[in-house]
Amino acid sequence: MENTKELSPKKKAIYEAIIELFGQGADLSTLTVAEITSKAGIGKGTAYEYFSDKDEMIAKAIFYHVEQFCNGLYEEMQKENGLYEKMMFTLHVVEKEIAESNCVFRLIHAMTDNSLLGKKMQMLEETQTQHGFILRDMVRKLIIDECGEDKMPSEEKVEYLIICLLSKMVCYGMLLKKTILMQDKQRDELRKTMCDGICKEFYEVIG
Amino acid sequence: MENTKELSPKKKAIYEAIIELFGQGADLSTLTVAEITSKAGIGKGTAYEYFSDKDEMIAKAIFYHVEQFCNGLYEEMQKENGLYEKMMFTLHVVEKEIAESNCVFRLIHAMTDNSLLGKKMQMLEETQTQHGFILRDMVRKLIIDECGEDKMPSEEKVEYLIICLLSKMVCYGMLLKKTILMQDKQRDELRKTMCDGICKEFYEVIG
Amino acid sequence: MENTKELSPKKKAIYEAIIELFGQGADLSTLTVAEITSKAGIGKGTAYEYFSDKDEMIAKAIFYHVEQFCNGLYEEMQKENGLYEKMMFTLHVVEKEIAESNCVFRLIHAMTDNSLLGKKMQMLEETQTQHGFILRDMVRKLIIDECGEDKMPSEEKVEYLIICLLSKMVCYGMLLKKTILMQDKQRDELRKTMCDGICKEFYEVIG
Amino acid sequence: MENTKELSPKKKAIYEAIIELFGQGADLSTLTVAEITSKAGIGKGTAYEYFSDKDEMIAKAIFYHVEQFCNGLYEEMQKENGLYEKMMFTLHVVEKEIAESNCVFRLIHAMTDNSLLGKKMQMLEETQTQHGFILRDMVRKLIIDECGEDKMPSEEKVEYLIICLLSKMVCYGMLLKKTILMQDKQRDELRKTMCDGICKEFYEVIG
DNA sequence: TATGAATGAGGCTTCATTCAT
DNA sequence: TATGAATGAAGCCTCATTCAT
Repeated sequence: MENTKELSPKKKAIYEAIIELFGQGADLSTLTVAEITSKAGIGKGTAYEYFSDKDEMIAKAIFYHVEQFCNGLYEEMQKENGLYEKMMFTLHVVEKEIAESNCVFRLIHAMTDNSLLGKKMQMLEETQTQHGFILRDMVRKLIIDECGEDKMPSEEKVEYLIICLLSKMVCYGMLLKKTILMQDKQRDELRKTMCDGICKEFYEVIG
Repeated sequence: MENTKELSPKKKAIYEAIIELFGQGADLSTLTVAEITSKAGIGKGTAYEYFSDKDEMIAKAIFYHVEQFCNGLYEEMQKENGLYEKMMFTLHVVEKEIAESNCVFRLIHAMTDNSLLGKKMQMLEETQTQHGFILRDMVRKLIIDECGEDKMPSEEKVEYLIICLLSKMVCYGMLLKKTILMQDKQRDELRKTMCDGICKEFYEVIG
Repeated sequence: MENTKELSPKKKAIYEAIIELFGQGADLSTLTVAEITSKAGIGKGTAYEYFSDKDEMIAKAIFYHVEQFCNGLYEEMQKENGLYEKMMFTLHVVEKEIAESNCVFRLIHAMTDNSLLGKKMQMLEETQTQHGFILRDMVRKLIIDECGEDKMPSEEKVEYLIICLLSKMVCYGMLLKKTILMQDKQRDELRKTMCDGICKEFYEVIG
Repeated sequence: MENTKELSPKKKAIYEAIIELFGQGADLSTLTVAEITSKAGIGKGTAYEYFSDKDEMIAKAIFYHVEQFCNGLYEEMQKENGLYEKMMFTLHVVEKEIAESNCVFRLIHAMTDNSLLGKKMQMLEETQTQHGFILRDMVRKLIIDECGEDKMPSEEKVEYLIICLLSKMVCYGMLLKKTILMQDKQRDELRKTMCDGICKEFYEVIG
């Protein structure tokens, strides 16, 4: 993906417009170019100077946003010590997101989806070979950090762990949605349970 | 949802056409009425004798299919003894599905989605209150069967378990996708690992 | 037009359904066969046993209704003595109609229209040569009655009078619409003014 | 209504296309967008850049045309002296219109109609409060001109006169339709009779 | 480079009419 | 004779994309 620093202002405006609309609850598959460019404050034709079609705009915008989000999350996470604390922090972020706009959670969903977003995902899978699947990448770094570079488990185990951690986070999100009104105390309890579960699974796998 | 036995032939034709198209990789959000009715072998107008609009056709078709699938899976599962065997059987089915058309997996995704399918899901959530969310329902029954009615864990634990089991299945599906070409032996190994993990988690939670 | 006594029950049901729907404010040009037959309590196909198409149903229904209305009005009018009293009575009926559903007024409009109802009017003009324009016919009889058969004015004068009387009635209807809320006393005054005007014009023409 | 001078060329093309089609005998309620835009020489989608839907196109086109027609008629009429001459002139124009395309007469009908044109009329009635019902407005000006501003009759009388004059004109149009083939001499006679009748009524009312 | 007016393919939906029962 | 399920032509409208300015 292009370097953020070199991102042209028009491209950035388009990305941010899409993310904003998405955050406001818009369905990615019914988003229109008119909405996007209008929100971005540019002409409709201009968008086509930077992207070949609508799908590319949306897919790249998603990618850009997830990248931003993951980078930020990873950086913040570094301030925490140990997997447990890091996961606690992550779940806090997930929780806030869901409470606010459910946006990142829906993004994860969109990116996990291998068929609904059609062409958009094809493009993502293409770029994936270049840069890695940004979300998985972050989790992978998390795992490596925890193990230390000298004690790296086999690639298969890493792959398995990535999926397990991701599915646990999704799991937490789903539970939150189900019990959206539950009290702070209960939520604290649940968060701890989740992190315990995640850590237990992690240490069992890496032995 | 309507009784399957009383399903009119035209409705059934429409449901099956949608599922077939979906199975062939069609994107639910870009499916056209023309495609559906053509595949169903009926006139375009006929579809509107049975459904009020396109979204209703698709949502009910999905629901119908998941219902059919879950009923069938649950029934078959009863022939197996114990959670481990049942999960092994389930993972086999998941595996076959993914190898074939990825269809049920995508259905789970579609049904889990809380925003992309828009109105369709609103309708599903409405019926959910009447019949239970078919997929969760099946998992719930599975849990109850395993515990025995006299040893039922608290509702919170059941809720947590449902999510954990579902997330493990999704987890398995994702791993398979990543390693789609891996050999039978490895796949057998992975399946066992997953089932072990599921059972371990299960018994830890219900104590 | 067919003799009312020989009108088949199905035909009558269709006529009455259309008139009822029209009375409820339906737009004749957007009325559907489904609505009509449903209201008439018969099958959709049955309507096509009696009429060649939808337009024929509507045109004949209008014709039938106007015929009924005019016959009834003319009969009732005979109980009154002299043009002035007859016109007073007629305006009372017009007034009631407008207050209730505006239906007959709209029918007059529909029948006067030479282009909006398209084919329907072509059919009416066709029958017109056989039976006379039912509304004009009634006014013509009114004029003849008033003059006495021995003192009949020239055909041209009759023609002119017909139009003048009709235009005065329409005029009264329009005024009522404009002043829909005016008090009974004012309305009585207006009615008298109108009748005076009609009579004055009438006697001036026939000399 | 928008200022004629500022009317965009596309809007004007659409208005003129509709009026032309109407003049050719098309039924307003069955006019299609495809016909309109094709006649206007623009793309179908373009029409929707300027109007929110088909009904708006037609209603505004009618309004535009009546406005143009009334403005022109009133201006020409000013060259004539006195009510009688003005009415003679007007009837001449009406006559020509009916002989040519019957267009304005049908427009009057369409604008008088309070139910058939549905939404279109709602829009017209809305603008009516801003600009006055263009046709009535013209007649009103005619009346004021004739009385002189210092001798204005009561508003009620003006209202009554407007309706009377309009209904007489309609009356004349109807007579022409009935006797479309009558000779020039007869028509001249009738026109005079009508104008006499109109003037007599006028002076009786204003006293 | 930036624009947005113009386009037209294509989608959804309605409904008059037919025809097998 | 009566029916109403089935049909598909046809209409309205949207919106991704282009291109002249």
